Amino acid sequence: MTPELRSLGVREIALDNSRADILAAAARCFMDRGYAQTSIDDVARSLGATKGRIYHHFPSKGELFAEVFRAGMDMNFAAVKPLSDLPGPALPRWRRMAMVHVLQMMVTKPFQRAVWIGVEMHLAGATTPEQRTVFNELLDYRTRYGNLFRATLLQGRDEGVFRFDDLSVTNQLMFMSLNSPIFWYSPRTGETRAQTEALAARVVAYAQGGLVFEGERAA
Amino acid sequence: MTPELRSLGVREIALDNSRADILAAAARCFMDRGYAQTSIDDVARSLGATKGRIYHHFPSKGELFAEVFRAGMDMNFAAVKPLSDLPGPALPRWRRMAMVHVLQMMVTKPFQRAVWIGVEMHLAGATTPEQRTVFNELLDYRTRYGNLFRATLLQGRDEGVFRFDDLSVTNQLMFMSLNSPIFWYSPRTGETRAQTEALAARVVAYAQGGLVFEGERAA
DNA sequence: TTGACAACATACCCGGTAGTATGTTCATCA
DNA sequence: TGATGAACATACTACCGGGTATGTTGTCAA
Repeated sequence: MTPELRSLGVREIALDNSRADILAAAARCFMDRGYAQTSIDDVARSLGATKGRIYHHFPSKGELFAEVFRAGMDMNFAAVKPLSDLPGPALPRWRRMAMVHVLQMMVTKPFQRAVWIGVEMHLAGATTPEQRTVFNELLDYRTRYGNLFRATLLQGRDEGVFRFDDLSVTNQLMFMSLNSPIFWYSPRTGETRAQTEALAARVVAYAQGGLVFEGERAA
Repeated sequence: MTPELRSLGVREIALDNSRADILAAAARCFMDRGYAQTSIDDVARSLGATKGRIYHHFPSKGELFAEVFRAGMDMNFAAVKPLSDLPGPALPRWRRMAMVHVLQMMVTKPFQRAVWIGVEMHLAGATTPEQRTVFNELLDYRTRYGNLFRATLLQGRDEGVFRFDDLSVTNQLMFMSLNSPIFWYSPRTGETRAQTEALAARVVAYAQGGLVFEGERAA
């Protein structure tokens, strides 16, 4: 039996748990204070640990952030990709995709905020050209995710359920609506799953309204 | 004639121009790199100057940012407040307010991005309690601006042209749509005023669609 | 003409932070 | 059972950036 195929021992599981804990703590710090304002010591302190632990698992602050970004996008892809592959008319598929996406924004908010911060940082501090390459890869990842929705939007326009002229602008507007919970949503104490979903449904309904509205009639 | 009532001499005008130039340059830097990542030297360098010039006009980095924030909000208030005071049915007034607001987001984008960054920074670095006071005042300013729209939203619901249950959530969704150009809009080379307004109209139409949509029917 | 001050530039200090180098502990395995 | 290395903690360095202290130059007023 090769080492690669052997099942994970307690050692490996503990390692993965430690990594995952660091990622979650880092996501929360990045959400609270932004990238530049967050120090490695901040992340370590929020874990009751020190720098040594962080740098044992991640080579640099930039790489730690990149991993948080990837984790967030991985979760989005895992949730939405299966739905986007389904056949059938555009509108019900779009509604399911949008609903799952919004719920992701709410439930994994720290990671999604980190993704947002990453997109906003396009031309920021990445001094090293290799860091630049990593960053472009992350943005590509994000673009590919966006394309899942673009295809359904186009199909919906063909089917007459969506009305828009400029796909890029519409895509921006739609994502801005669907992503907005990462800025204003905060779970109520003792919030039930049904309440969370009701709120998400409101967001989806708003975005759908923007997509189907005839628009531009004079007031 | 008291000195206060005397008209401005060249000296005073030059002073104001210098301040305005610094504010514009700072807004652009804050937009490009965020607050923490922007150094005073960055702002100075973009003006072909040095720190001395900045600190001659502004006591600190935080105060410089606060002034950029205020300038952005001042422009918004000047543009929208007169419209919000007009009588009559909600929908046409909302459309005019929204249109002017969106155009503000596009034309004064660096300042509006700074306002956004400021809102996002609520619990960040403001160590001094007095800095805290300044910050709360800025957020109040922003809230008062938001209230201009809330009133019209409520009137519109009463008149049956808008449909929503939760005012806060709807307000967040609406502003997220109307503000979104600060993230994706960039003027085309040689863009005419008509083209700019056409784009703004698309944004307004999307937001209006979200406000009038019945929503929540099963797919 | 001169002195006073505004409007900067230059030179410097210092705290915070990314990254490193070096312990220390504990589990695992030969 | 002792050696080895993973998983950290501790101690340290280097640098960047906010803020200050001190020049320097041009303008205006008396």
